[in-house]
Amino acid sequence: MADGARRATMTTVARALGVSPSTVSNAYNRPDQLSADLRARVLATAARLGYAGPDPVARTLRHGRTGAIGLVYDEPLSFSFTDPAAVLCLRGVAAACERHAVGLTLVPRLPAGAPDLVGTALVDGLVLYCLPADDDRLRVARERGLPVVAVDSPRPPLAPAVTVDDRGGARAAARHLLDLGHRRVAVVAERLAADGWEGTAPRARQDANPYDGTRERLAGYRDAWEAAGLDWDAVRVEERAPYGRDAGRRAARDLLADRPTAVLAMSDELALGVLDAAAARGLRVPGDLSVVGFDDTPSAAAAGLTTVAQPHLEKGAAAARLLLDLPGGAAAPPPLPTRLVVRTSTAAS
Amino acid sequence: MADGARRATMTTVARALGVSPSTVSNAYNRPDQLSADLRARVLATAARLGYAGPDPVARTLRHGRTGAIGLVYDEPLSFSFTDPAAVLCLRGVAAACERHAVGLTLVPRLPAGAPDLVGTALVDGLVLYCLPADDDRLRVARERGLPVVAVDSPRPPLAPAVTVDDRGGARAAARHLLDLGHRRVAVVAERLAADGWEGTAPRARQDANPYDGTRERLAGYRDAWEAAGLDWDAVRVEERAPYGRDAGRRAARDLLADRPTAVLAMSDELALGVLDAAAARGLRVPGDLSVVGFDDTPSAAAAGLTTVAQPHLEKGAAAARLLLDLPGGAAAPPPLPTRLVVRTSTAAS
DNA sequence: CTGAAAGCGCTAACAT
DNA sequence: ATGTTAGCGCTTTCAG
Repeated sequence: MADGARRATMTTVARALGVSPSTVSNAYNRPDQLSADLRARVLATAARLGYAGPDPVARTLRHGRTGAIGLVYDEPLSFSFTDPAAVLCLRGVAAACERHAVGLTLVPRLPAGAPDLVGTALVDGLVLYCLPADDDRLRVARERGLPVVAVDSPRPPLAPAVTVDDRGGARAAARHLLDLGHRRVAVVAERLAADGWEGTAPRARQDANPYDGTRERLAGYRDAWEAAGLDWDAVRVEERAPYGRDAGRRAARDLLADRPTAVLAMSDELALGVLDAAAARGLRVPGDLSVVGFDDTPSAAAAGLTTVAQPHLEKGAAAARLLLDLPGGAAAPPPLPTRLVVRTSTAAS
Repeated sequence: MADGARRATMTTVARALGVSPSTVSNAYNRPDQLSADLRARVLATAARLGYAGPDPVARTLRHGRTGAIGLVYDEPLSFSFTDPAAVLCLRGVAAACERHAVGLTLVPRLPAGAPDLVGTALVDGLVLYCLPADDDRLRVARERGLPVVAVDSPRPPLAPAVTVDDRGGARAAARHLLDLGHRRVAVVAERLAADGWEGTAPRARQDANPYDGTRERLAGYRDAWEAAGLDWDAVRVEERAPYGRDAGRRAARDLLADRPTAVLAMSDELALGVLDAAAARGLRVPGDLSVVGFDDTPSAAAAGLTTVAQPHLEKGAAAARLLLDLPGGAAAPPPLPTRLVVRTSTAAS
C-alpha cells in the first residue's frame, strides 16, 4: 500500500478497471445507472487503490454548491465562544445547519490589510452577525453573489435580515423603571461606533450608531422617556468598549458617582458588571439601585436580573434557514418578539 | 447593471478587454507581471462587469488548499456551544485559526445513514474532538488523505493527538480525598461507551471505554486508590448519559443513598449537578459531603469547586497549530499538564 | 510584459 | 448499461 505515486483519482480507478470515468462517477452518484456487479467491482478497485470517493472540491466546482454556510462576526473569533448572547445565537445557527446537513464555517476577521476571507471562504451563503451597517464585508459578500442574511444589524434595506423587536423591548424596560418611580436613571452602553471611543455619548453619537440592534435599544429607552414627558438628553449614556462584563463594571464605577437610582444596561453582560460595581461600592440591589439588563442570558437569570428576553436560538436558526431553505432566499420573517422579565434586581425608587 | 447573463468570469473580463485570461489572472495574483496601467484597466473592467475576483472554488481546485480546517465533534453541533469545557477548547482552536487566517468549519454529525460530511467537507485538515477510539470518521478522514489531530481521544498510535495528563490529574484529585481521610467515595461518570447505557459501571466497562480522556481519568482515580492499598472495585462508578449537569444531578440522587462522604465527578458539569443534588437533599458541602470536579471551568470556579485544571485554550490551539504550522504535520507535543485546584468543596472526612 | 494551451477532478448531456 | 465529450473557472509553465 506504499503510495509513491500521486493520489488516486477517478480516472485512475477507471483505467485500472478498463472502464470510463463516468462509470466510476456513476458508481458513486447514480448506483442505478450500472449493474450491481460492475458497481461492486468499481468500489473494490477504488478501495484497493486507496481512492476515497469523488474529490469534494472538484465536485463543488461542478455543482456550484459547497455544502456549508459561513458566519461572519465583528469580533475576534474566540468571542463567538465567549459572549453568552452570541453563543446562544450561534447554537441556533448550528442547529439549523445540522438539520440541513451543511457545515458551519466561522470566518475570522483578519488584521486590516490582509485579503479578506469573506471574499474567499468556501460557502454557499453568509450569516452576518453584529456587523455595523457600513461594514465592507457586506459589500464583498454581495459582489461575490453570495446570499447573505444579517442578524442584529445591518437591517433591510441594507441587507436581508432577521430582526428582533429591540426597540419594543427596550421601551418596556425603561417604562418598567419609570413605573417604579425612577427618574434619576443612567444608561450603560456598549460601543456605538467602531472607533473604540469611551465616554458619555452625546445625542449625535447615539443616533449615528451603525449597529442597528443597539441603536434600536437606545431609541426604545428614549421612546419611554419622551412618552413620560421627560427629557432624554438629560439621561447620561455611558459608553464603553470593548464589550464585556468588565466594560459594565468600569462604566458603572463612573456612573454611580451621579447617584442614579437605576441603571439601564444595554446587555446582560454589562448589567452583571454594573452589579459588580454596585456591590463593590456597598450598594444594595434593588434597595439602593435598580438594574435592568437586556438579552436574558443564563447567567443573568442566575443572578436574578430583571431583563429583556429575546429568542436567541430562534433568531440564529431563522437566519440559517433563510439561507438554506429556499436556495433563492425566502422572505425575512417579521421582527421576533422581546419580553420584559422582571426578577429581583428592580424595585420602587 | 441588470445581469440577465451568467455571472462574469475571468474569461468574460479578458474578452471584454481583448486580453488573455492569464493576464486577468495575473492582475489578481501577480501584480508585478503586468504594467500598472493594464492592471488598472483589468480591475476597472472587472468592476464594471461585476466580477468579484477569482472564484474561490476553482482556485482551490487548482491549488489544493481550501483555507479552512474542520472540527468534528461527537455530539450535536449545538453542544459545542453548550459545554463549558468544549467552548474553552474551541476558543483555543478558533484563536489559532484566526492567527493563521484560515476558517474554522464545524462539521455536523448527521443522522445515521446520511453520507458523512467528514467525507466531503471542504477543509485542509480536521480536529477530531472527543471521538471514541473506533469512530468511523477517523477512518474516513484518513482515507481522504486529510491530516487529522485528535483532542481528548483518540490517542496515538490511533491518531496524532494533543494529549492532556488526565490520569495524573485524576490521581491527584483522588489522593486529595484520601489525604482528607475519605474512604467512602463514589464516582460520577459521563458515558463510558457510545451506547447510551446508564447505571453502575462494572470494571470491564470502565476498561473498555473508547474515550481516552475519561478512561484515563478513571485510571487515575484507581491509581490513587490502589496506591493506598484500597480495593478499587468496591468504589461505585455511576455512569449517566447524555452528558451534562443534569446527568450529575441524577447520578448523585442515586449515589447519595449510599451515604458516601465524598464524590469524584469526572467533569465540572457533573460536579455542579452533584452539588445541586446534595443541596436538594439538605447536605452541606463540604461539611457533609466533599465534591471534586474536573476541568476547572468558570462556573466551577464561581461555585468554589475543588477541581482539576487543564489548559483548555492551549489544548485547542495546539491542535490547530499541528494542522496549520507545518503542512506536513509537526510532532505532537508532550502531554499538557493538569493541576489540582483546591477550593471550598472539599474538607476532612 | 503578454498569450496559448494544458490540465486540477469531476459530472451530465448525449450517444451507442 | 456503458462510453464520449465538453466543460465548471482558474493557474501556470512555456513561448513569443
